[in-house]
Amino acid sequence: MKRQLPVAYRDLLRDAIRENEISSRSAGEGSLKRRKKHTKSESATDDHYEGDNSAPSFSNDESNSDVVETSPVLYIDDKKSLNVMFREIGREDPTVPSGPSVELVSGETSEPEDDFDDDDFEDIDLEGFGDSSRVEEKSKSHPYDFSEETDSNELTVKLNPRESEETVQKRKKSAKTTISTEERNIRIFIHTAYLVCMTVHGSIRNKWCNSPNIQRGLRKGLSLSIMQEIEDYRRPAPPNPNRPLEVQLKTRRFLDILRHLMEHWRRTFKIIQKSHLKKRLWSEISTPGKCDRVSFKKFNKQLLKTHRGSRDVSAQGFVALLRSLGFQARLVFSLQPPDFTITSAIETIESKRAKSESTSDVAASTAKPVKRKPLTSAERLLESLRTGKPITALSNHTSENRDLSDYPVFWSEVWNQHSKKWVSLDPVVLRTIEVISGPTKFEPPLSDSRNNAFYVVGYDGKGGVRDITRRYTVSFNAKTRKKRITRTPQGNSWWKKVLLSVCSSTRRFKDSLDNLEDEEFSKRSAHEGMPNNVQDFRNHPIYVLEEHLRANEVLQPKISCGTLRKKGTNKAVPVYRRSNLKIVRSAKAWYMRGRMLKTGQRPLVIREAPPKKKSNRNEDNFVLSEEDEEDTDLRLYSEDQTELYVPPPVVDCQVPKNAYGNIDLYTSSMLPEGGVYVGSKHAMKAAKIIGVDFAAAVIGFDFTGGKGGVAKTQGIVVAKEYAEAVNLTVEQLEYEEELAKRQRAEQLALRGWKVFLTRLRIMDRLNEEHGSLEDKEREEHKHDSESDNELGVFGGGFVPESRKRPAGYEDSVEEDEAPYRDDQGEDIYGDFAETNGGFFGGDDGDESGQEVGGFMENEELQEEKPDLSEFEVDDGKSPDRSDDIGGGFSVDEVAPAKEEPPASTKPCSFSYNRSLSSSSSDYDDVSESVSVNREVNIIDDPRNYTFISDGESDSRVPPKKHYLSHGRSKNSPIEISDSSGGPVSHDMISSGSENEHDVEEDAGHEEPFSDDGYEFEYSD
DNA sequence: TTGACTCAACATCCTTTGCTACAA
DNA sequence: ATTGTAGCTTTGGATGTTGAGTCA
Repeated sequence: MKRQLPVAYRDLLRDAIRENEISSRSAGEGSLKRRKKHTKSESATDDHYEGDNSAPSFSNDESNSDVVETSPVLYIDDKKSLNVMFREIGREDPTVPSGPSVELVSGETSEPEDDFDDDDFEDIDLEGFGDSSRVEEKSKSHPYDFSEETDSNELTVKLNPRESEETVQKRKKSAKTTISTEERNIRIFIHTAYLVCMTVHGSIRNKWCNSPNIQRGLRKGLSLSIMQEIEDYRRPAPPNPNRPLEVQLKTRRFLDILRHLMEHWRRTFKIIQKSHLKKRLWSEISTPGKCDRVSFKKFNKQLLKTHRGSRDVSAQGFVALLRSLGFQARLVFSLQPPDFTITSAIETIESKRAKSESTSDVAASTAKPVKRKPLTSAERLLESLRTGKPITALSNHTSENRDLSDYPVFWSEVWNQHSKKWVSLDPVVLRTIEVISGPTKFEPPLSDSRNNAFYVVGYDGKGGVRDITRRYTVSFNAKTRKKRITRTPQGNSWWKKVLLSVCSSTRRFKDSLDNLEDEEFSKRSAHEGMPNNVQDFRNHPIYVLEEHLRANEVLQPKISCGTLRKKGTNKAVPVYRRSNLKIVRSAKAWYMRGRMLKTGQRPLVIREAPPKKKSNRNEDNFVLSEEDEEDTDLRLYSEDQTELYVPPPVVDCQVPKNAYGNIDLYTSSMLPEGGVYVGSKHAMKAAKIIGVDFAAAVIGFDFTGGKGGVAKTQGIVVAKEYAEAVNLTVEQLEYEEELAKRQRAEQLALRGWKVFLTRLRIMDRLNEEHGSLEDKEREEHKHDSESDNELGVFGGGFVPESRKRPAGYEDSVEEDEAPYRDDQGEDIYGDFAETNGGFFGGDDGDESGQEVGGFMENEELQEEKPDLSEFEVDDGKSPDRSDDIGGGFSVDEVAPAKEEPPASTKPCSFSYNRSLSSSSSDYDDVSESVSVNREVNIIDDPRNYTFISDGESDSRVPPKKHYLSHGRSKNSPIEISDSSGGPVSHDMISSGSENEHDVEEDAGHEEPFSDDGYEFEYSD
């Protein structure tokens, strides 16, 4: 059964996929095609995104197409790489159904609940609980939900019914607290999908901000005084010997302009209380968000005509305004993906905590703009005096958008060329200008459940995209880093690639501003200092505590760089630099990494070795135990105590081998001098054929066997001198294999045709002998166009007309005296006329027995027809592939026919056995067979092939040897039998009996074939 | 109120060189 | 009698991570 995508994620995924479809429509078909391919090629992990019944219909609704029409050119140059990125995120990453390469949803993608109560906290509360209840409802109605006994929405599947009640209780308890690995992976996937979507979303909005039309319109709205101020500022100052003062002066004027612009913006652009982007809890992912989709047209209208919009649009418009005045302005976007580090299963706890935290923690935090309790008028007055903000604005602010009054998601940065610093501006939410050096107003507290500065991305006017989170976080190393996907190396490189692929082609490389910014960031990192609690030292990139050392880590030199005073205990703990941390391994472990101990090294750590689990391989190991005891210590060394392993070179074309006759090749550096690695699977065979010395390369160990490790070999090492010869031989072997593969495919195709033709002929014959039947049948088929089509499919291109006789067919039929008699001369098909006719009328073990009669009635049978395309992609791993499909001819030589064939041809009869016992367990083992004595001419082909010619068509069949080699497998019913008393295969026997059985019990019988027959043939 | 600590439950890492039966 | 290979089975103990609960 396919795993289902939990209800909670379907909506987001659907959105992502829909976006992708939109993108593919607007940006060409490439990604659609890729998606298909991807889906097909992905492993089982992909399944839960493709749940059959859960698969929503991703039809493009009208509103979307509207967006598409007005959407601007995309920034993404390399959408393919995004697809790849998703896979590269790491093995824990569930593969992605499609690269969400484009995001066109506006930022306003949150819930429809706009009119909340006055109390902020209740709002969140209601939202959380309301949503979770909705999730419950959904999950209960879900067809694959097993959690009926439990009242929460987790999925519980009892695997072992014999489990004791206690364990079940324990399981339940634990299942309630943490999510499964699968769900964790899904969360990571959604997190990354969100990042991609939102990064692209930001780049689209950034591009919109560059629109000359919008910029012109916004500039027009500026007052004359501001324009004059800017002009003054721009006017080149007279040369001043006191330069530092000039910088300060310019900076002051620059900031003044910014302040005035902000005031202007606040006056002119009204924030309508539409929802804006915010972080969503996992329980809310399923909430069908009522999206206020903003097209470019709408964006244009909001900024230039109505001057009303969400605060996100407002911030974007402000960036456009700054750019219109020639400032280097960045659109800053703080992405709000759901937190993938949350692994708690019960979201209500989280939301509860979030609620409580937002009351207390936020208020206690250093950052100022917080959700507050309603202030009294006196307090408000005091507040306004303190902050210098007018009372009206404040009261407006708090009363109107209490829900929104936390932290911005979009804001702007302007480059101050005098002080060489970025100035952060938010005229919308925070209404602040800040040159950030320490803690910042822009960073929400970590406990904020709706907004976190985990991914802050800056989009500049030239299309450059940079991660500037470092500027807006105080404890990046200690806290923020751990919340980002970049906490792992794979995640880090993935995120870099995402950003790079969103960059415009001109901004792929760093410019001088970027370098200055990097310097600023590294300084800020250095100023962050040590964490003040134990938890933050965990996985800290700079500092480490001794108690957090892993088993194979050691501090050397052990010099502390400070102390941590643990809270509560008042104990000072030494803190070390992570750069002093060394990884230690045993000599063997180093060897596995291609390194050898330097001489005279003493172990950094001596540890008691773990008890050998398989020391009792033999009873007589008892003797060795003393030795073992001596050797219980595990000596561990650091990397700088080792050197690169130099294997013994190849001498006289003899490859050095280890005790097992192999050569260890765990790394490429372990290849001996004078040796060449040939990795082909045919390499060993090739070396044997040409008789040169070689050693199989051991590249690792396989532990799946359950008996410790088993060496995994792949390829060989040969002397340099023989490499070319071996490679040539390998090429030849590969060619031969390819050839054989093709031949097999061809052979199967021909078999299919043979059967088809035979059936046609038999049908025609029967129709001729029992004309009434034909009419009846045709009438049936008239109403059954489907089976006609299938006939065509099976025939490899025959249109239904093929039921008519092919040209020249009649003649050949008339030549045959008694073609449908078996060796005993019994007319085995005689009864078919009365039982509606046809060989394959039985329902192939499906036991429905309804479709008795007719040649092509059986649908299952036709599904199992040899499919030529399948052989195109045959990986060659299964040389007995044909046996999986089943079927083959038994070519019986018979007495010469009336007419003497040409010298090189031999007339024979052939018998066809077909087995449907495919490896697929979906079908019961099914066998069918036809024994047809039919005169054909076997022409010996000079290329060692045999042509079977029967008048109308020639079929090329490989020589008997070939058949026999394929008949090896148990499952293969193919065997050669001479009619002159040669061995008769089981299949022949069984096929005969089956046919008799058919004849006797065919009409409407539920079991057209005897079970005994199957067992006889296929029982293992 | 926060953070240190413990416990429980998983998840993940590290392990590091067949055996037997059967067909050709 | 010899040789080649398909099929077997899917470790398991130590270490690491996380959340819940308790306490100072």
